[in-house]
Amino acid sequence: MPATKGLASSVRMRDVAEHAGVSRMTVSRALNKPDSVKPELRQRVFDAVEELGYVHNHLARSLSSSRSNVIGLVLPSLENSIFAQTVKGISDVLRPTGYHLMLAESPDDPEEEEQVISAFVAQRVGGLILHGTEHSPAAVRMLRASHTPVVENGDLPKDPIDMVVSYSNRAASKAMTLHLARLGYSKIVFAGLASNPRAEERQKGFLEALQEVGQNPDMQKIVRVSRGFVGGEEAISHIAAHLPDTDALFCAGDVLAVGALFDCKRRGWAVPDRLAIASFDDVDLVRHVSPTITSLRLPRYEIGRRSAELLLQRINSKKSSVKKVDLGFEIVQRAST
Amino acid sequence: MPATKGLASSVRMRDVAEHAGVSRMTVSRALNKPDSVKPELRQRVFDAVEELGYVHNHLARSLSSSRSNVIGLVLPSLENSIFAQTVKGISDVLRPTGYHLMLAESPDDPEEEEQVISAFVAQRVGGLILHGTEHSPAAVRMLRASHTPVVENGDLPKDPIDMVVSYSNRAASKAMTLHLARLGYSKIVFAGLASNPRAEERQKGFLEALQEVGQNPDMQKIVRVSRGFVGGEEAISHIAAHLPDTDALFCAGDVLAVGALFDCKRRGWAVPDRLAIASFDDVDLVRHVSPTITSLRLPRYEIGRRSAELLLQRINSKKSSVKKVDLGFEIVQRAST
DNA sequence: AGTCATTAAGTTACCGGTATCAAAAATCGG
DNA sequence: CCGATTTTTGATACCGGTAACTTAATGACT
Repeated sequence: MPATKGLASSVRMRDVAEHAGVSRMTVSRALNKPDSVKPELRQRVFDAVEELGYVHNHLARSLSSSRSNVIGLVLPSLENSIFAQTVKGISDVLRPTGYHLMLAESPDDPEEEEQVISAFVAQRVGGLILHGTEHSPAAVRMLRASHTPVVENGDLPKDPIDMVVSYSNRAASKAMTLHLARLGYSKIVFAGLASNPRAEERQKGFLEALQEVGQNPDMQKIVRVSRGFVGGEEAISHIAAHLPDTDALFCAGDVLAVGALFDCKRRGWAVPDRLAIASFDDVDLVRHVSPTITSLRLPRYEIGRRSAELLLQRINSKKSSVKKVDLGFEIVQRAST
Repeated sequence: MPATKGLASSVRMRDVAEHAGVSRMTVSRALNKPDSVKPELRQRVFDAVEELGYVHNHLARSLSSSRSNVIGLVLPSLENSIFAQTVKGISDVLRPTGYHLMLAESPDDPEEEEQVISAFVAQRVGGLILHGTEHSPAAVRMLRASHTPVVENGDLPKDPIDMVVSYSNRAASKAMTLHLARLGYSKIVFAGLASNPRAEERQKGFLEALQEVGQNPDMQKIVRVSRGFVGGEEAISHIAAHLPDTDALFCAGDVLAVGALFDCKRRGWAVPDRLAIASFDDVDLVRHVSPTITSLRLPRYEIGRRSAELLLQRINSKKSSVKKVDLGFEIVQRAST
């Protein structure tokens, strides 16, 4: 049972009001719409606030006004710093508006995500940004029923809850695979994490590309690996053991690709001559290893910006303007392919 | 002006009460202390909740009960995934208790931090975990006045706001420097970020260690570098240009160390023969590069756990039990030294 | 069966703000 | 200088819950 007894109590608005010799309402106005209060009183209120160390109670404010100044963000994990840019994009938009961003972590599991979403809805946040695009029916029902503006981020889902700002995992994956094919690689293997809806889309894109270049979309060419650098090592081990004639490895994640590269070095495999390596997500690291790794640059920062902008727009005017924004991606060709 | 008109409205507790044919109070009890309501009514309430899609309003709950079920966490940045473990530690403790973690990002700047803290206090969070240990006087005053339980994390400050769970940056830095000296390195250079209170402590520890081994604590041996891999390159460039007889580089950050290692490779400098490299913060990456990098393992996960535990303990009983926990550190000797 | 203790449900007031409307003060035109 | 209009301030109710207390129901025991 959560409980904070005698919460941050102390100074209330009525204390400020008494201290300044005005009514509570005047204090409220001085704080929220300063222009509607005469300069003299306004100053008296500010002085009293300062003197008493009053901090506005957003709880009460939100409750009575049915407004919130909090935007919630649900991310699958903080281990991966790829979300840092998205967070920055959101923050940059929110900061000048007086809204605050609150972040919660939730693994890629609809049940767990539902808990987190429920907590945010319980806080009556003004809007929600979800990285995941797969949600429990209860969560969707809850969000719809509460009319909470929502932006989904991780992919372009077929059936969005509300708004979407993203790139297409499938299209990006397909494009990279075609890029590899165009470079002349013909025995491409795809390595990805299991149990991640985004990873599955990437898989599909890979298979589609194979088909498009006239190859058999063979599931044998897909390796499921663990998270982290070891995942890359697993991919290389698998290739060495079962698919020795592979000439290119496409990793559905930057850390995987770097792990694979390190393992190639240990084995003395030349990259890209023995094996080319391409990665998903153009993080700093892939530009600093040697050889530098060909990668997909995703508009992480821009996704954050647009998500926040759409949310605010939607909050401030019921107009359900844009609903779906595809920000695309970009292939960055480097030394590893 | 932040504003969410017609917030997540819809179903209120009174609607549930009517639907179930009981009083609001019974609904409240059924939800919060199920045992105090007879099974039959309880079931009726649950059914009504389900049917109507009711989501508890934490705003109202917190307001009227003066309790919050939210713990706030302020981190300087999400770019660095070192905080992921701390977040996990906190979450693991909080999850079974019904508390929720809300995270906010704030650069290492007391003024900006104050804004964030103020927002959390305005939400009347039940407790706060701060990574920074340097705060604006106004922020400290606010936190003290509001009686918000606070845990500081990033270092062991001389004058804590409330509670502290951390390791000592200075002691860790000193220990690593002494370790390098013991290994026989005598021309050690320290590379760190500027404008970061933790980095400064690490610097002090470095200088103290030099003095202890009878060397002149020379500021020349300290290089200030940029964030990211490039910082490591800057350090190496500086050494090459100005301190060519350096035999060991101690980087106050793992990314710096890896950046330095990469640059050594480009230059054909053997590590550790030409230059030894040691890092602060034992992240995954330093175990996967070659050679593996000697590092300081910090109890990031444990810091999260203990912080959350202390906070809960403090929240549940005014007893101001433990105030300061030093969780120490560990030197992991690897191939780079 | 009657009295008292215990448990379950309901009533009322209030948490700390804001919306709304009414009252008071200031502004203004003739 | 007065009445009408506009601006500023105040009074009151209410946002959606819970605490504290009261009343009704259940049970225990002499």
